[in-house]
Amino acid sequence: MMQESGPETKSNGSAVQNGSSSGSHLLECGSLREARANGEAAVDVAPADLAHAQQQQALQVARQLLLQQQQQVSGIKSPKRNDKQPALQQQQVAPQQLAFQQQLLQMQQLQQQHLLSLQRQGLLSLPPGQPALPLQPLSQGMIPAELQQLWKEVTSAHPAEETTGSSHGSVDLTTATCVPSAPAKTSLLMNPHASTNGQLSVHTPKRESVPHEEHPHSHPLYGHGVCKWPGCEAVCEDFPSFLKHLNSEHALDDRSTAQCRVQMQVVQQLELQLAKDKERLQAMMTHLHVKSTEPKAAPQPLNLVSSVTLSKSAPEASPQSLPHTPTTPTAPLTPATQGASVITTTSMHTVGPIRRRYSDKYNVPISSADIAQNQEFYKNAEVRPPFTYASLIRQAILESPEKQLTLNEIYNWFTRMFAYFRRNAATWKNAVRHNLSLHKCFVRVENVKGAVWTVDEVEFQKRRPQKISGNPSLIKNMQSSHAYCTPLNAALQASMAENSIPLYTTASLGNPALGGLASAMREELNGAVEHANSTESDSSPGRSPVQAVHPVHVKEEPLDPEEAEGPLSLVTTANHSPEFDQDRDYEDEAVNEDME
DNA sequence: TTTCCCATAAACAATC
DNA sequence: GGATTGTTTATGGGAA
Repeated sequence: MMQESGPETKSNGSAVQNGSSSGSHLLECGSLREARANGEAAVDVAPADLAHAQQQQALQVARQLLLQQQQQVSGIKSPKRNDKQPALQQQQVAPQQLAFQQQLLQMQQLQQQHLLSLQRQGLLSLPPGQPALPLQPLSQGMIPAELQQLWKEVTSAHPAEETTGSSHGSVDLTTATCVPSAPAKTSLLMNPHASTNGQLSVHTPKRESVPHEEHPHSHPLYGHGVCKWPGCEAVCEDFPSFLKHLNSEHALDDRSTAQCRVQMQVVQQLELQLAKDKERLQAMMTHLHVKSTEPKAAPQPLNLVSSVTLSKSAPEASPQSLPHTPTTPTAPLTPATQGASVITTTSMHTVGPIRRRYSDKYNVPISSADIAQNQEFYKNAEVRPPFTYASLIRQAILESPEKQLTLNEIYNWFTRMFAYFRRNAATWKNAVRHNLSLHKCFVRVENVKGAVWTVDEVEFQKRRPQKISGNPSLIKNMQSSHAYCTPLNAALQASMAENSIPLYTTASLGNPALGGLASAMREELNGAVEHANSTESDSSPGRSPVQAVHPVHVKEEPLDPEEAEGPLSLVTTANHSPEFDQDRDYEDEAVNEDME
């Protein structure tokens, strides 16, 4: 995790710098937010601001829709209306009614746009392959073909107004929106319901009744005992009641027609936004993929996945197949934005031993957030977690009630928490043992039942600051990692929450163990940053907070070759501290048997 | 190019 | 004797 976060953070850092000369992350976020609000396709968007940017963008779209609507009523639409004016007059559609309809439309639009903004935010973090949960009900309730059919029916019900034919009505529907007609048509074509309904729909009564009879519980306008008609939400005890309500309250009248029109706009807007987001996602994936395939491939989640997929038969066969550096910043996003592809690819292919480089210096902060937020993801997806073995082992031990685990229990934790470690047991188990022995932060304690492993937090906390102090560049990395980690997590949580997607962080609220893990990792992160800051401000390595707290660094092993190197051996040793060494072993044999 | 760090592999010994 | 556990060393590779 920590290691992967390094590249990610790094990547983000460069992106920020590209986007803003100020170098301030906050400023960057602000500029990005503005960019998004202006409808610009900001590639280097700080994840933390995605939600807000989306909201603002949605609001702006809503304003545009309102404006458009007004123009339609007064201007754009007027020509058509003027053409039909006599007919309208014949129908005795009073101006007051038109005004009322306008107001109704505006209200509906506001309402729908508000929903749209919420929906769109949710779409951002949803994998392309997975249906947008929040959007699903909405899309189900907005079947363009049905609406068009309804419109036809409405228009046909008013022959006087429909002198231009039903097609005119259709055109009016599509052109009435602020978006080009093309998207509307596209949306109709893309919508599976549209084609289906288009084939079925001939008469309104049938269209309404047939679905009910065939799928009494799947009517797009009825769900959870509530009428899903936009803006209605009337409670209907049962389906017959709903039908009654539908026929009585949502009959073919001007109001329903206007609502249908609004709904059409909403659908079009959603599809338009979806198309944009898809394009953006594609660009992101392309960008990441290209990056990963480069000689110095920066570890990316996608790359990691692809490598996992390809690496089994020929590990390290090619740079593409071997993303040595899993990305961290994107890692948290992976489950949300790319989870589908990742999970799919990983689940469809066997995972083989992969050599990856995990920069602990980078990954410490990220790993904390990652391990917490992507818990479910790593449980199910055979994606190698971007955490070092040391971090994982420590986490496993800290999660245990007694803060101590046997080796076998650590094994079980690995396999339980990470699908990736359900394979190649020999390899990663060897790495676990190697790390336990190598890192001083892992203390073996003889127990009645045998030997258990505990975590020496002092040692664990010790190494990072020293490590950072030893390398000033790491300080920046740590800080940048932390800076990006926070907004990223916030954005993820926001988007995930809106999509009702259980995040590990949210789940941790009710899960002490998970919460403890997250908090422990964050604590680690905070500590690292603190040390980094203090070290940065204080050039004296010997005065680092850690050392101040633990003046006697000369650990339990004065004869340790690493520590016997001289006055600077402390720093050097810490930098090389085995505590961070993490090995991963992979065995071709099935690991599932080893699980619990 | 050097150095640091990590992952991986493997040998070996002790213990179960 | 085999499996597990624990320690240690060597090697390769990425990144700064």
